[in-house]
Amino acid sequence: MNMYGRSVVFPMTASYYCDGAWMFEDDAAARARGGGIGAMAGRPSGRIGFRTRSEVEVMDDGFRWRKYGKKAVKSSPNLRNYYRCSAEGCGVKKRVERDRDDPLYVLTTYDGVHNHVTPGSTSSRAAPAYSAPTAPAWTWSELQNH
DNA sequence: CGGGTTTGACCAGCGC
DNA sequence: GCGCTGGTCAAACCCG
Repeated sequence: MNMYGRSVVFPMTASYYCDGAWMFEDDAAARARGGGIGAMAGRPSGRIGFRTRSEVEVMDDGFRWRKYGKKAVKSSPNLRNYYRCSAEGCGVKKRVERDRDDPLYVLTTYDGVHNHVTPGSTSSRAAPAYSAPTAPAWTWSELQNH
């Protein structure tokens, strides 16, 4: 629960993209397909973007992210933040920026696949979805626990 | 003291 | 060939 009275950063309607193409799908529909977004995250390409309605750009997905840069892109008045997985040998990158048209939406793009386990996922976090290098790092339902 | 964040500068790729 | 844009690095700083 945050100061906005909403316990979660994720909306009922989720949009994401894979392999460069944005897709829009209802969260319920995504989960109904089985695995939801997580299934998409398991793709070899490892490029998945999320567009979520949240006030905070940083969402704890179980990994430790180290910010390594920020940039103001021409196409958007907002700043784009660049994060990298703090784990050594894990070259997963994360790009976070606010939507140009809807500032209360946050575009999060994951680039790469984690090759390690989520730190401290067994304690405060229920059921880490991570099991294999090509498996999704987390599940959609887990994200909703925020 | 360690790790993470910050910020500007640098570099590479692409388009014109 | 030049300019622009986006992406990354690295040193300094701040916080826990």
